[in-house]
Amino acid sequence: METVDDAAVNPGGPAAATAGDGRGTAAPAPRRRTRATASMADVARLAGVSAQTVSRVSNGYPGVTEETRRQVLAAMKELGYRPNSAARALKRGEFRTIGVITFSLSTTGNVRTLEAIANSAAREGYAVTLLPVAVPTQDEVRGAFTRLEELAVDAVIVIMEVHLLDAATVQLPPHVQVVVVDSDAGDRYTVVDTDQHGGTRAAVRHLLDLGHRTVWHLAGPGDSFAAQRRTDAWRAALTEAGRELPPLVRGDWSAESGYRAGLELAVREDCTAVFAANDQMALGLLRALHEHGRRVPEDVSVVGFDDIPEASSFLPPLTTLHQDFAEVGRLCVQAVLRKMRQEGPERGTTLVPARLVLRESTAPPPSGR
Amino acid sequence: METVDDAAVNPGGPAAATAGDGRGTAAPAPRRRTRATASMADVARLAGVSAQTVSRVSNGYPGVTEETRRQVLAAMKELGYRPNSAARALKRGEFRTIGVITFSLSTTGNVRTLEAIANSAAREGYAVTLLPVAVPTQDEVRGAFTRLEELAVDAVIVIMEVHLLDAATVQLPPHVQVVVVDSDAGDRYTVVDTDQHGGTRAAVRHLLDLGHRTVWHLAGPGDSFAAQRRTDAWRAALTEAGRELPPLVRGDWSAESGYRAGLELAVREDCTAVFAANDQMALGLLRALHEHGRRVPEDVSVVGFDDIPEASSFLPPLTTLHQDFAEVGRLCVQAVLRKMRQEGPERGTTLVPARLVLRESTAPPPSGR
DNA sequence: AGCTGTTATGTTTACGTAAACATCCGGTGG
DNA sequence: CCACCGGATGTTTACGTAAACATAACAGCT
Repeated sequence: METVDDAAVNPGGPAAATAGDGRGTAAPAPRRRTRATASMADVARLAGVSAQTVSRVSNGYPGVTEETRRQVLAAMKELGYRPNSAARALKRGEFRTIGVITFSLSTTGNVRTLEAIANSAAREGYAVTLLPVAVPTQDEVRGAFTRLEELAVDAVIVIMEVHLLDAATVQLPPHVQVVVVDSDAGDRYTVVDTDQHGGTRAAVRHLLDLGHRTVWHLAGPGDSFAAQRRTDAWRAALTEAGRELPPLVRGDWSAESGYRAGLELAVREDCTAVFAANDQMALGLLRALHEHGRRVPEDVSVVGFDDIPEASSFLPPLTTLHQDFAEVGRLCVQAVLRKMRQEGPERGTTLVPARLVLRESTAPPPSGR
Repeated sequence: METVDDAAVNPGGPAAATAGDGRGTAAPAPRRRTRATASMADVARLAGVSAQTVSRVSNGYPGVTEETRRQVLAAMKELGYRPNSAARALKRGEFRTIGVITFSLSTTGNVRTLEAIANSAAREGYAVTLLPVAVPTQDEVRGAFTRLEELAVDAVIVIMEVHLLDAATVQLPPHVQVVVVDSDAGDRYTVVDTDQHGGTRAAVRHLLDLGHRTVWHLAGPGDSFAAQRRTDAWRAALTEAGRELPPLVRGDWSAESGYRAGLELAVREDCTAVFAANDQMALGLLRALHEHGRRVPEDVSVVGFDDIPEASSFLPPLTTLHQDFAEVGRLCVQAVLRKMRQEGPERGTTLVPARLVLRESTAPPPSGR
């Protein structure tokens, strides 16, 4: 068992580690440790070739005999050589790293998108660096010159409305490509997002088709563009269908806020259908309705947005709009890579459709109301 | 509006670029385009000092006149200078970056921990790179030498049981410090974790104190050490109290699995108290119990683990163990930095207590049973 | 044989930074 | 008045890599 672990942590073999470790202090000659890593020069020396040839092998370039390649690979293995990515980045002028900026990881959507981005990026040979934004006490010293924007990234994906980004006093380095999620800034940036509009329309249509006279809306916070877009689309869909526009009820994405909003809605007898801007708020709404004895879906129908994994376990299982975060993340990476290679357009919006998942939280209104 | 955005994207302002441009092209030598970013040499030239002095200012080193410093800072600003982190990393031999390895971001705990790590790291001047593990199709070419382990990180925090890490064939570079979450490998690694044992004991005690004869356990997947530890602690607490040990019911962390397990438990009349290994499974359990007409907490008491934000909006609001993920993340970063500075011990486990949050899902058993 | 083109390999150089060392300066104490 | 000190600044060098250029070896052709 421990052999496996040793191997994972120190592929170079246990011998080296032990020697340098505790016993090292006992040794008389304190030559300042074995060099941490072997360089190309070391490999070249051992293999009897030039450093450049090692470089070629390392990068899989052509023009190396199979024979030579084998020798170099053997030398690499023996020395436990691994390329120094700092030197590589310096030479190539790129880091092979994408930065992801987001305010918090507290919303499902952000997290799922981030995960998809990380996976897609890895597949393309890129790493992902997380850039937490607006740490309040950044006046830590570290020299009077603390701009944390010496980011080791080639491109940035922003998972937040760009206006928030501006407000967060984040200074993006020039010449860094940007792709944005959750924004309408398609005229200024490259934007990838879920089709909030289409999804919302599907939700509203579904409820109206069931016979509901109109649909109430439990909106997300005003500073989220996704929330704003869903609200707009809800309004448009109702208006288009010639239905009455109920007053807007607003939450902050949290289940708790959904509960508070739900307390208001629960007492309105004329409220038979609610479209919640996300599943968490729908959860809180369900609780409020339940506490007030309004049954879902018999008395009130509820539709959410996101299709979080838990949605199918709500009481009752929630009808909601499934967002394909994986696809959004994938497209973000593709777009940003394309921009880096100057292949793609500078701006424009790509939308990923949302899919309505029917579960048990919707039904026709009571007595055909 | 666009001024704001311009500023964010190109903090140097347009003037600098124009100036550097015009003069450059006016010179007879047609050097290929203006360099994307200004280097120390450029700043030094403009400020009329040596590059070394720029370096000193940039790093906040002493030995620079206030006068000179001002000049250098002005030149930096004019050129929109920002340090090249690749060069810096190469020179210093460190990246100021911590890698975080985790299987997926689908569990609340991992995500919250990651977020805390990112914030703590940022506060210490470190960036966080996400390392997705075991991308199946990594046989993409990129040379025969595709080891993705040329990681640009100084240290690694592993959010998974180390055995899984081994299985994932991740080869950590030597000389990279490691801190592990969710493991019992304190004898081989530095481990930081929530006090699963103490938390579980508190949950079981709470239920027994309410008068329940014994406590059932809805366990997490066997390959999670956190799950395993909670199960062990549950067993220990019951044994210690001299109570009967009900059969174990197992889920996979998901609400859906909690629901399935709940279907079994719901039909057992003798089951009056359940300790679920996480809140999501508790949610599914609540649904199953509800569907079978077993009221919570009147007929069955339920305790969860994690205290996800939604827990207070469950039906009924869930009594659960609050995990201080922020603290876990903070301690991880501290530990890993200490190890890098060779200040801390090589191994050992640090536990962060969990706190029982009482809500409405627990009550004495029906008819004092 | 002599030339040309191709392939394999080596040499030089530069990427931007910061440690180590060198220099310059004004001031202080003998 | 000079030797010396210490603070401010400049110069040299190396970090590890890979592009650009240089060379060598050899095959194919006239």
